Parts: sequence; C-alpha cells; structure tokens
Amino acid sequence: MYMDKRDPPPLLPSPHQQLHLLKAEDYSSLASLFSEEISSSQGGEGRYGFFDDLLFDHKGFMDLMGFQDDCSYVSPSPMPSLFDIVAQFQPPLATPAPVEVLSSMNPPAADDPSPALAEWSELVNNQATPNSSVSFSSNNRNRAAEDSKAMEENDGHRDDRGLDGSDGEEKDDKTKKLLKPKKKNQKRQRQPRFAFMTKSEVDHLDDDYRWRKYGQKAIKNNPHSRSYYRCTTVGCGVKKRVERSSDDPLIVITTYEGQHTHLSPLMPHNSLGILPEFSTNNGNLAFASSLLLPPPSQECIRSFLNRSSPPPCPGQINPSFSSAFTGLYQEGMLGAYPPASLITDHGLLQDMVPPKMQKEFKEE
DNA sequence: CGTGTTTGACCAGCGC
DNA sequence: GCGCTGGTCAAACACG
Repeated sequence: MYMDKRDPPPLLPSPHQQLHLLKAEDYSSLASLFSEEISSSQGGEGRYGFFDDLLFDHKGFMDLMGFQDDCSYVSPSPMPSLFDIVAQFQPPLATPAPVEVLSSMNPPAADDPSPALAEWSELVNNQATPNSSVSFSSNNRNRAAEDSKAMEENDGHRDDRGLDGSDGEEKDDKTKKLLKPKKKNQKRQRQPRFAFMTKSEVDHLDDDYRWRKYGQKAIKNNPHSRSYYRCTTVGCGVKKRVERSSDDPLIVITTYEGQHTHLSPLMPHNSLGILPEFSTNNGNLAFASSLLLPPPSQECIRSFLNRSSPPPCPGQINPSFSSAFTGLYQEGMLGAYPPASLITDHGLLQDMVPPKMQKEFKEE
C-alpha cells in the first residue's frame, strides 16, 4: 500500500517557503479528488463535509486538530506537502509537465501594508460579497447548495438570452446583442470557491477536466492578467480562475468555483479513493519516494476527521501535512483574514482527502 | 467542421 | 450619480 522506504526529502533553501515538486499528474489527482469530494458531499450532511468544521476557527486548524502537539513529527528537513501525500491516493496520470505546488507558502505578514497582503486578503476573503456568508453555520452550507442550484439555473438560462428580443432591427446590432437583458433583480450568485497556489511556468494546469477559456482580464496591481475558464461539460457550471501572483510570477493562483456534476472525463473512475497499491509503472514513484514521508495512519486521519481526540499518531503527521491543511483556504469559510502565523501555505483541502476516505473514517 | 482562444464591450457590485 | 473593477459575453479568429 504505502512505501516502506523513503528517502528524506531534499533540503530546501528557504524555511519560509516549502516548495514541493509535484508532477502534473499529481495536480490532476488533486483536482479529481477535489471534484470527487465536493460532489460526494452534496448530500445531506453539508457541502464540505467535515472540512466545514475545520477551517472556520481562526485559532487555526492545527490548534483545532491538536496535531501540532499530539502528532509532533519533527524533521530536520522540509516535510512533504499534503499534495504529496494525496498523490499516493491516486495512480498518477501520464502528463509530463512538471508542476510545483506551493504547499507551504506563508502569506504576507498581517501587518504588512504592501499590496501583497491586499492580494492575499482578497484571495482569501473574496467571500466578502453580499451573497456570501461569513458565518460558518449549516445555513452556510445550505446556502452553498442553493447557490449551486442557482448557478445551474443561470447556466441553463444563459443560452436563452440570445433568443429573446431584438429581431429585425439592424441599428446598433452589435450593441443590442451585447445588451441582451441579463436577469435583473438577481444578484450574481457566487459559489464557494477554493483557491490554492502552485508554482508552475504553465498558467493553466492540467487537472483532468476540460476547460474553455471565456475571458481574460487585466487585474489591478498585477502585471499579469487573469484568465477565466469554464468546464466544458454540459450542465457543469464549474469555473476556474487562473492568475499569477504579482509578487512571484512563478506562482499560479488557481481558484475553483462550483462543483463538477460529473467525474473527470480523463480520470478512470476506479482510481478514486484510497490507493490500494502504489503504482510503479512510471516515474512518479521515484518522485514520491523522495518526498513522501510516513503517511498519517488511519487512526491519525480518523482523529483528524472526527476531531474528537488527539491523533494517536506521533511521528506520522508532520508539520507540512498539517500546514497544508492549515493553509488550505476555502473561500467562504473564513470570515476574516486569518492570522499570518496560522496560515502557512495554500492548498486545496478538499483535494487532500479522498471523499471515500472521509466517509470511511466518518462511519467508523 | 469542431473546438478552443482572443479580445473588446457590456454588466453588476461597490466605494466615494 | 459616477467611476472603478471584476466578471461575463460573444464575434472573430486560430488550429488540427
């Protein structure tokens, strides 16, 4: 199941940032897990499953979980990211482009007046829209579901817009086309969003879904433009924004919005869930062996999920694992900018633990 | 021809 | 009300 022998991860130059190299296939796995998780949590127990309860408290994720204290993995070298850990759950796909996932990147200091903080805050606080709730209640969950519904409805009506009104008149033809009535009295519904950062030279990372670019905008205080993508699958309203950090052009900030209503067209369905066997038929194994540390035991993850008891897994949950969770930001879950000391990186939390795994642990 | 990208314009929300 | 900005649309275009 898991590798028995692992080389220590390579030392990284900066203690401030831990960059972990992930191949694109790992990124794909993450994205697929993300999709799977959110779709599986659409049921009655809340949109985000257990993660709902993990990230809202500004005390910090690790404080909540108690991992820092109870699962004190101490290593002289940077730990593998959660992305790395997740990589073991899925057989990698054959996508060659290397991608670095910024699994442990500190946000700007809270008192940093520089634009960096503003950007970061914007990223993590996009929640501050009228339609979004900063509270973290079950209502929020319901609202998320409603938002999802509304979005689907909106998408369903989108195509109708070209059919109504203005036939014949040639004057201001173009203008009229563009002035097609949008639904007024209807605020733009915004779905929960998940933002994370990767380090890659490629803007649009392969995540096993097919995306159609529908827009690109210049962003204030950022020399790089932001690209807007929409899932091409019919009926799937998932959107994705991709932009580069103004501070570090190598950092790509990807924001997912919405839920895939389908499985990845490129991801084998049986590849979801806990990886039964670590495949060695490609180079990913070597990669993993260089970065993966002992994975969290099921006990540890269980306590992680249940949050009911300290994880009985000392030496298995490592700081990076925890920080990756801590750093994951799900937009709409945090009502205010979390203390910089508590967020050390960005990741896609929902990607981190396969839904099956979550369910499994919940039921136990 | 189907699919995806580019790009300019429009719309909505928000702050002043 | 006005201007700014992010988000979206859709025609035109590129490409295989």
